[in-house]
Amino acid sequence: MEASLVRLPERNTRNRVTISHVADALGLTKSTVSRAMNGYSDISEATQLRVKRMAEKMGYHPLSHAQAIKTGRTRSLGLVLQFADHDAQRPFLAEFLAGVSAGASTEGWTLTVAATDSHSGLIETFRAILRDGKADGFILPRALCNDPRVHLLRKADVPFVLFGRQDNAEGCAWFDVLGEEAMQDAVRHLAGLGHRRIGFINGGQQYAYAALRADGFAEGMRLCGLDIDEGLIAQNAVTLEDGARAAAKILDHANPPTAIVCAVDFAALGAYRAAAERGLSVGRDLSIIGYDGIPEGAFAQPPLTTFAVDNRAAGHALATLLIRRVKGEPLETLRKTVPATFVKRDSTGPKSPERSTK
Amino acid sequence: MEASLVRLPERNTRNRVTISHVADALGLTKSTVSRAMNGYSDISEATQLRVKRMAEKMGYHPLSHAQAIKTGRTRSLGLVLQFADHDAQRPFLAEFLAGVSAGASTEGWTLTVAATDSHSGLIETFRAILRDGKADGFILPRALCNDPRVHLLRKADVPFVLFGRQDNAEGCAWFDVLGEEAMQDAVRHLAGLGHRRIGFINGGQQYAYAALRADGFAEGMRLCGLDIDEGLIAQNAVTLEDGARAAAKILDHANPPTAIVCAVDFAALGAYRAAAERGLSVGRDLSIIGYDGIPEGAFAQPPLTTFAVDNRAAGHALATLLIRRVKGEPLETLRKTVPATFVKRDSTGPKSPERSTK
DNA sequence: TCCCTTGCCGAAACCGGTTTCGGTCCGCAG
DNA sequence: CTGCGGACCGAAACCGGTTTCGGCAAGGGA
Repeated sequence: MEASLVRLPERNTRNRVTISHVADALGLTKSTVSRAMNGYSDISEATQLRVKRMAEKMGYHPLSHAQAIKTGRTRSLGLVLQFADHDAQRPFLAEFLAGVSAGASTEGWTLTVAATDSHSGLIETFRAILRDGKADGFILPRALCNDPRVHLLRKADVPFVLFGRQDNAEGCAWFDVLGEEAMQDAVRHLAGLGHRRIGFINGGQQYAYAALRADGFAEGMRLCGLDIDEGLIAQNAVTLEDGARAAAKILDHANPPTAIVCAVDFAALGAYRAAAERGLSVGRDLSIIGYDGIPEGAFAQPPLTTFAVDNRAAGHALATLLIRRVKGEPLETLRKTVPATFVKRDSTGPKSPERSTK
Repeated sequence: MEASLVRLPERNTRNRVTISHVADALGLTKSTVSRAMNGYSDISEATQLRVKRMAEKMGYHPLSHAQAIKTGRTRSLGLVLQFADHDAQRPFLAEFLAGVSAGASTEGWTLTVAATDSHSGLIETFRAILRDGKADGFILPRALCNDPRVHLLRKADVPFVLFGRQDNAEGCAWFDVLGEEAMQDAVRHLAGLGHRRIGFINGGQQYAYAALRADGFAEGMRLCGLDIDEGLIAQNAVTLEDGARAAAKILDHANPPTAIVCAVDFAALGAYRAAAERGLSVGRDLSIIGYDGIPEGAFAQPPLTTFAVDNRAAGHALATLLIRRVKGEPLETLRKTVPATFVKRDSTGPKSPERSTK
């Protein structure tokens, strides 16, 4: 009769209001109350109202895991974090989490998060959560080009939403910020300041956003009638160090640019360093423009002109989208994009005439 | 018969291995299998082994929410984050979360997190999670002096563990880093370098750690036979700006110190700024020592001498402790402390003779 | 030999919901 | 007046576990 450990006290009988209590109070049966609460049409409007009022009054909240045993759903969103990535994820995380959790809780849902280091553990983590029914769907941050998580969930027929887009949109709902539009506007902004030789430092190519932002940059150049010099383009810069290296390469070009567009703020800050090492004053000799809106950008010298992304809003939107997805709304209505917001600070300025004579 | 939305497909019948399957395969009943899995002593050793083997072989994993309906427990840890706080929480968060989630998942538990902005929403969030039975216990990061969360959970008789200690230890399990020991060692380190006038910038007084670290500093001064000048002590510095202000006050003292101990790294970096504004070279004219081990410290000029806290390990430990707490282990065995690790870098150096003549 | 433990397991109730299947009442056409 | 189809709700099964209670057989003491 004894378990190996101490016998645990019952916790569920803690004077909880159950569906039976509500039913008794109204002289109805559990089944009627259940269907009324769930809005079934075979319960009259009048009864539905009566039931919902009484439930409210008595403080009845259906136990999600009691429902889950039959429905298989527990009203919780899954979020699997990967920490093997570069540090860029850190400032991002807090805001994002706040948004997701806020979005979930306003709908009465909760968030279960898991983290993995290893790349292999990733899929295993998803499987474990699904096996235990701990999440009804997943939010996938940082969409990759050919995302293994998408393959897994698509095959398992589990709802998910991406932060970022996906070429093969089958089964994909998403929320994304229009990085391509931002890159295009960045070029326009610089061209408007008189810059004609403009470099581009892209982010990690494994990410879905990289190709988009590259396209945006190219489109901007085309619209402004500017030529793209492949020597002024770098890839895969996601950290400050990456950015410094990439900018160094670009600035050491025989015919260097007077401005650089960066797909990632950290890379932009790295470009600051490369500029300093070459005696270039950012904002005067060299204009730099970033993307992300990390707090460090505002404190940099000079403050970084950038396109800010509201990660909290993104998290909120993703939570809402996923909930609607789990509820069965059609995919087409669950794809949203918003523009980044341009933040003009002091790292971009008119092309300096001295350097142009070079 | 129709729900308001689209009828959702059943998900639970997805060829899941249930306890009945295992029972049938062994010619036993559900109840026997259940008790065998849970290690009840009224099931023979032999049968327990048979059952567990078969469960393993068939891939049987009990559904936590099916268990929960009777036991009230779902094998999940709760974590409620507050974002109204200062930004200092950010670098902390990712590592901590990784640790908690790793600790939970190695035990087969999961983590449900929620976030609140408002101070009032905090308690409400706890209540909602408890009401829905979404967590069996809570991890409380950043213990406050008279923590309202502790009051709530103590009264509700819900298990919890603190990151930080608590004066009234009733019902409290915790994990903490010995900040007082670090402060004491900081003074010793500086005294060993010849410093005799040492300032102290403390962190937020609402936090439980503040008093401890202040004590540690005082004890260190006493042990080294140094006098404490109240004019060289400041409180409530948790951000860089706070630290700059506090350090300014201390450095503008008629008889300024040659070294400052900071209870928080951010404050230490603020002290850098104040020092620079007064033409003092950190590490030569003024020694500064911090606590936390934030990444920014390593990149500061000069790199910051500090006491590093392993937040990932802390998260891991807290998860493990909470699980044991929920399982019913006695409180006394669930209080752990570890020392911070001293990281000697370049912001501390021997007392410069020039300044001492002043 | 008989009775009483003790060890071990089965039968059935139970947890808090959802869902299937009827059954009653009513209005209305035949 | 009868038959019939909705509208609306109750009865009972069910979901996947846990727990209570009791039964049976083996073993030990009197």
